[in-house]
Amino acid sequence: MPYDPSAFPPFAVTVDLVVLTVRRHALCALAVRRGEAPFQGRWALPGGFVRADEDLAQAAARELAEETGLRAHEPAAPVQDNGAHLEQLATYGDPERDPRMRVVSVAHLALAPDLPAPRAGGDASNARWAPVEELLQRGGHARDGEPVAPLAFDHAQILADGVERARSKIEYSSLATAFCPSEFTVGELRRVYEAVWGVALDPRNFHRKVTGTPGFLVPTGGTTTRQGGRPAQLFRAGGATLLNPPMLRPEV
Amino acid sequence: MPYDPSAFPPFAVTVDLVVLTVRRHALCALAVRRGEAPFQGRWALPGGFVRADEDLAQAAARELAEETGLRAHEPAAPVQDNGAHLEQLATYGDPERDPRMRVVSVAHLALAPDLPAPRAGGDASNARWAPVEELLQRGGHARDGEPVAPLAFDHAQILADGVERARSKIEYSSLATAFCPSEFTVGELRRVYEAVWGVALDPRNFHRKVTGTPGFLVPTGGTTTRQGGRPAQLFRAGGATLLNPPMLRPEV
DNA sequence: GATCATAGTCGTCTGCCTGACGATAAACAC
DNA sequence: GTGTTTATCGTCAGGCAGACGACTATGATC
Repeated sequence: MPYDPSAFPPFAVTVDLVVLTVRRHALCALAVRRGEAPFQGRWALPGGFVRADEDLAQAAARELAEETGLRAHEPAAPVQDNGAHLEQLATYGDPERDPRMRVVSVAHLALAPDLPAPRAGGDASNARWAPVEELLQRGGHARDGEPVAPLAFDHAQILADGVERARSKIEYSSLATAFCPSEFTVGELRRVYEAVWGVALDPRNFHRKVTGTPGFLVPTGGTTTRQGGRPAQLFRAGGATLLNPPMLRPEV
Repeated sequence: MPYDPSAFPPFAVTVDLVVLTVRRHALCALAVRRGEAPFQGRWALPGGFVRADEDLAQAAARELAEETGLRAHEPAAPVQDNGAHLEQLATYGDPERDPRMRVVSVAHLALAPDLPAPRAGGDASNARWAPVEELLQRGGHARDGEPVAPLAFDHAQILADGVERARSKIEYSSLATAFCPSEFTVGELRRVYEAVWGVALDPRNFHRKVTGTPGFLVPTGGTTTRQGGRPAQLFRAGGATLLNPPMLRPEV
């Protein structure tokens, strides 16, 4: 296989973002409305071209900041401030995935706490948080009756892969805290798991598990009643990133 | 963020392969010797450009066949014949990773049973199976005393990521059978785990675990004494792809 | 052929973890 | 105060893994 550096087919390389958050007990993803063909007017994942002098992670962090204002954390750093967790998801390169040209998209997964409001270059009407189940159903209607077209390009597949990554990764890591504000209660963390997995968990067993795992949660000393009921202890994410043994999803 | 389809920086897109196998109780990776600059004469992972009309998985499968003669399995299909498991690993796109031009490499991970002999376009002297620990040590010397240079480009990082993926994935999936021939014994499967993880496992507990997991192993009825000792039952990989509960690596 | 080394297979026991669920505690709404 | 909500602590039984004993069936060696 002789090698000729000048004889390679040129590709466009983009990053697409699966930005997930938990709003009102539902796992939601950030979607932006496309302003041009192809798929004009349809919803898509945010993303854009990788610049000539930019690393893939840098490009993803830049796009994330442009779309949400969020800063990205360093990959291995614990979740501390209001930044988002950002990691590479997978790369999609079907020759037909973009009708205009050959585009390879390096999808990234971002997990963020509930945010005030999305912004897409300042235009809020062209960006929204939508429940992932609504974005993933093929056609059909949202809860408010508005008809929903499938996501543009292969973004439904990318979103599905990102959701599955998030669902599986909170099993064996402390990543679920990325969905929470810097201080949170055990109940709030449990509701994150319930929203991401779409199941109900036993509050008592969940409490035992997360408080019994060394390094997972660090009590701040404060309490809150923002969820109603008896005051709950506030915690911060601890240094542990891996949960061993993992917290397995209920079978079904 | 105005969009101009003609104004994107061109990238070269390649696939690089982390091909792993188990030889003589050691986890080994396929390495090829570079014939040209940069890194001329150094060992590298096999790989090549993605063609203009080719999917990423197709390109990886083609490179795998060119380098080893192996056919790749469909992602979700159980391991049956002597083909290899192939899956996307991660994508590497640092602007400086190739001094000649901007190259984004979509690395893939392949797991194969022990093979007769490597071939690199027919030239066996430029391809070899090397223990991953030898390829990953920075400089230093192989066991035969020959000095070893680090892998070319960022291939040490890619290899390390691929090894870690394999190590973690055999915990919760039946992927370890991809390292075995179509029929194998429990002891042979155990030696795969031991080589990949670099630990010793209790034969009795391992036997109980793998034979007790429904769908993991299917007895063929035959026996073999190719490992010496008492004849062992032969098994084939069952339909189950996920191990639940997983088989966790020993802590140490 | 007896003995030994090797590898495979079946059991036992103990401790840890989880799921199911009872009970109590501390806030707020009325 | 009563009821409602949420948090937190306990109890108990079953499942599973680690440690390890015992037995089996081969080939190798004397």
